[in-house]
Amino acid sequence: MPRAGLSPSSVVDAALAVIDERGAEALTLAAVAARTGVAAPSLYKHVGSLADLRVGVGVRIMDELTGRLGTAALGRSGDDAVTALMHECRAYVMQHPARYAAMPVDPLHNKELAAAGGRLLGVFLAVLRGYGMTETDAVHATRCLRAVVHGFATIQAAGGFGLPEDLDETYHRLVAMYVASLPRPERS
Amino acid sequence: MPRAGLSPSSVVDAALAVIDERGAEALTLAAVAARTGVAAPSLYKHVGSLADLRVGVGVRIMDELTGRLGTAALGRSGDDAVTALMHECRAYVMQHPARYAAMPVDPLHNKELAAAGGRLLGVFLAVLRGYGMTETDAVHATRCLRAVVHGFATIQAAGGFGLPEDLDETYHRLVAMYVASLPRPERS
DNA sequence: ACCAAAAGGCTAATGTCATTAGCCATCCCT
DNA sequence: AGGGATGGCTAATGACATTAGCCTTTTGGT
Repeated sequence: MPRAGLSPSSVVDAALAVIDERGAEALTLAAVAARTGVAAPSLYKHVGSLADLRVGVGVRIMDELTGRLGTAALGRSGDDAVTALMHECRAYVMQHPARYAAMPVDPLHNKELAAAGGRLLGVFLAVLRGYGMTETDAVHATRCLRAVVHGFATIQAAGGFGLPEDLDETYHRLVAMYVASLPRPERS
Repeated sequence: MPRAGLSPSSVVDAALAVIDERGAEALTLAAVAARTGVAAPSLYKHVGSLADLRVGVGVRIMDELTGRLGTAALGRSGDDAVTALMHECRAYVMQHPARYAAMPVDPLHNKELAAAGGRLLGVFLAVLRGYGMTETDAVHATRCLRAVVHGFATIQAAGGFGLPEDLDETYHRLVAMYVASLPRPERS
């Protein structure tokens, strides 16, 4: 009975692989167990439950996205930064559609997910801060941004749009619409 | 062994009741069977499978929404009509959050769902037609509208926003942002 | 090096669910 | 009355999550 060398983190790795290969709904302890070469109950030594694993996966995905967004926004500000963030979001979704679909929509119901969501939100808030909005306006602007990006991403990740050829154009218009709704950024 | 008087439609009714009471994830043949006072396998006399039932539920929900939107848009045109549609969408989601969550995001993968989706889309297209856009522009505008409404609705239905008190305000801003992105409607 | 305990695997068992097969009662039409 | 369609039922199967209890490997302290 040699050890498989698993850890909570490597189980999440395997879960992500399952999601990437077979879709978000295919995430099952049995599938992860098969992929890690272990019996299903053994996974309970590393994760509390399937729901738990989903949380871990969600955190991992959100943090991955947060990292990419941070990089994308580096050295930019104002409309430029907002545009970069929105396009990076879409790039992520196109690259990992199943991961995006696996992201929980209700991160607030779990402490770890809420924390990861907060980190993600932080990137957006940091960029919007440059517009010199009031706190209230920034909250509304962030929510709108989230709705726009999430709506488009969800529909696209699920293959909910028909003609896929000019989706880029649609997204550009969506980004332009959002950017146009922001106040002109403060000039230094 | 008295008859229960079920029909495909009444099974969908029961499914909607389950969804309303216990959430979209709680839709299970066992739950529907319990609610209709019938053994689970008996449901197969009326629906082909759980996936089938989900399709029926999705169609019902989309058509219900389509009906409400049609009514909301009656006698209106241009920005007024778009605003009314968007607010009616949100009103529906607030009234039946679980139903909205039960709506499939990928209606294209099924003929019946695609048809219902087409009917829903028709209402939006009809309203946008008044703006005298090219066909291409109308497609982009519809997609953007869908992304905006769906994004907000999804997040709200899942309880994904924090402070719920000024969500109305956020949505108003979102609607205003969208309306502002449309060309000025043609005057008669 | 030793040894106890912690850690990580395993098999067996349970419960929930969808789904299929095969049986029987009820209903409707003639 | 009677025969087929219709709609229920029970029993069985198979996927899955989860729990319990066992056994081996690893590891930390001496």
